[in-house]
Amino acid sequence: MDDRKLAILRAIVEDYVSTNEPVGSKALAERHALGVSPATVRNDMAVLEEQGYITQPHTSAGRIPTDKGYRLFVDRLSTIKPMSSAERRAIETFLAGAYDLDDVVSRTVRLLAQLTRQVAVVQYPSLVRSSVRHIELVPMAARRLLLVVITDTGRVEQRIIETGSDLAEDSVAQLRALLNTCLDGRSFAEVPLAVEDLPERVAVEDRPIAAAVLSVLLETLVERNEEKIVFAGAANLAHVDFSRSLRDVLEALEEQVVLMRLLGETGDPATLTVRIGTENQMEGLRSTSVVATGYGMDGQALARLGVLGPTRMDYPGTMGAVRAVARYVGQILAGS
Amino acid sequence: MDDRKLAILRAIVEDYVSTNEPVGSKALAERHALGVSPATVRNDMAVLEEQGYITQPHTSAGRIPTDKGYRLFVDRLSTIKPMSSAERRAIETFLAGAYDLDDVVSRTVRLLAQLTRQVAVVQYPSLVRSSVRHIELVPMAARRLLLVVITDTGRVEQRIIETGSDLAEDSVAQLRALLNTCLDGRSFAEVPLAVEDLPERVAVEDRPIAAAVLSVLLETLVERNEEKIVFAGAANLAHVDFSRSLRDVLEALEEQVVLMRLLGETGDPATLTVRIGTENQMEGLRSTSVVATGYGMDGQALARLGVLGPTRMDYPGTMGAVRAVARYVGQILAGS
DNA sequence: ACTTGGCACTCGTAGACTGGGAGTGCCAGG
DNA sequence: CCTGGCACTCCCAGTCTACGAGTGCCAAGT
Repeated sequence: MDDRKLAILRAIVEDYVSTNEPVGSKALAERHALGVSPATVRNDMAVLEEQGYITQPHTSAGRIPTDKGYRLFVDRLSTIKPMSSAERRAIETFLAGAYDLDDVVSRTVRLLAQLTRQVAVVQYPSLVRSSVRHIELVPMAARRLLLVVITDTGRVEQRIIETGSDLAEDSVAQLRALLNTCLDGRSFAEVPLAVEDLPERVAVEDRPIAAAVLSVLLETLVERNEEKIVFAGAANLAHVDFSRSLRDVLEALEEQVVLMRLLGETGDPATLTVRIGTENQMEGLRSTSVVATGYGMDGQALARLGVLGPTRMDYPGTMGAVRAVARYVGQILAGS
Repeated sequence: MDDRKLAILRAIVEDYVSTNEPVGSKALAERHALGVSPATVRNDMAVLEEQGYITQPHTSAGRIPTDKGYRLFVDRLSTIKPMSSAERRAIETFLAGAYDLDDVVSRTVRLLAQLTRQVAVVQYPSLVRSSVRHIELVPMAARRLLLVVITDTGRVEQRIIETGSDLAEDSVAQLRALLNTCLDGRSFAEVPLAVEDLPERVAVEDRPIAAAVLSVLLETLVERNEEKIVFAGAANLAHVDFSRSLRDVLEALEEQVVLMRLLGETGDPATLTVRIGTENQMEGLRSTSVVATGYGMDGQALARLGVLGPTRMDYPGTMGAVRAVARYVGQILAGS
């Protein structure tokens, strides 16, 4: 693969991304100082098309990159664009104003949407890698308890428990104390083992209640449950010409499961990954790209965040924004 | 206002809503057994247009209702369409499966979006009318506390508190106990009074911490804070022809403040209200209508929910769905 | 062997024009 | 007050055309 051909591919991607119009040989030779004539460019473009990197919407129109072309561009022709120091400051101060985990996440997702002018998706920090900070049991009604689990990341999980029998104040208090001594500081992975013998340590008459609580607790913590995900910036989709598929994209965004796969469907959870067009398995997201990365405290990824946009997107800028936001969120979380 | 004219207006609204095409005199006279000729219908339509109830997109096209026309239709020409018993059962079972407040709200909003095929908006049950079920203080770091407030509606509020000085285990425990004895069962409105003398009841050295906690607590509970709102069904907008304004609508939906006003901008909070087109003050929502109602337990409204759609919407059906969902959510909440 | 200018060709787009048809307003007669 | 008739308006869809951007190919130049 020729150096000049690569330069031409890069130029095509850049021009097409910024103008949204198929780019022709003449305009290309003019705007980028390639040092060759349009005819030469045409020859190279013919080869690039042959190899599947670009295509023309109709005969006698300019070329646009294919998914394969974008892939090559991302892998070999572009570098992540770092944020300006002004932008970094803005990110930092905006995120620093958050006062709880919900707020951190909601600020993050809006920030990312605004920075990239695309749809941002943020996964809540995973429970799996968290540890228990505190467990609370609150009676809500005669036979109903509210279980609240507070994690070291500041996330608060809540569940209603239906106990088969009526509750005594004492039993609840005892159970709460027991749970906290057993579990305080334990990582969620350790929880099942730690509570194994717990039913045996309560009074016989309280065992059914203990069992009910434990079953809900394990379900909450261990089955990695819903892995909450939020998105923002859907309005940025309206600007793009998605023709018929806009509805599909919006529908996909409202499906938690799809969002999960969107962020997760990749190898290494920690590094910045880009999935382009048909590389996405999901029906309906075939004309979109996803730029995602892990984030977390102390270098270990707790969850992922990213943006979704048309394949025709500014990859270097988007990647820079995603990386920067992920870093700062990590810092904020570590500081909380 | 003639009876026949009203019948004609009703027919125009119904036909236009179902076909999305301007309705002409001939088609109208045929489809609805009005017992008069198209010419007569034309005369009446001319009057209706004169009075501002209908309009024609261009000369020599059929008529479409104006906002004023829809208003008359809603007020005097239509009755709320009750849900079928099958639908009611579906609503009930779908909502009954929820296992905590978050889940109730998220199920509700998705259900409502699906039933109406429009954008559904649901406000979390208001804190203002709730009362305190339990307060928890959890040390997160040397100088950082997590305050968790559990309400009788099952909602859990959390806030991080920066204390100026280091924390002793005992102080925290004492403060927690004190808070709970003071506040358990109190409605949020009573909280400020109940904690007034609280700083005087702790040891002198703990007073700064108590003050910090109290200030955050009051801020959380009393300033009615964010009044969380969620929406779903944005995909249903894609189907509608909003021409340029789709972006505006999506943007409005992502603004909590706008959503609040959308639901709240009305007189009686408990009853079903409809706001049509330009009756909405918000820029960008001039071509949408909002059907909203209060919901809550025991007949008192805790919050509001509703749907947003094009002015050209099936008002009777939408109103029926909103009313039904509000009722069932109220029941579920009361049962929790 | 590669580059370049020339040239014929393709094809999408925009504008002009047209006929048909749906719908209207008005009027005169029942 | 209703009705049928009639002329009129104007949107819409289709056709046609001219234009121009862009291409592929070829033959000549370096």
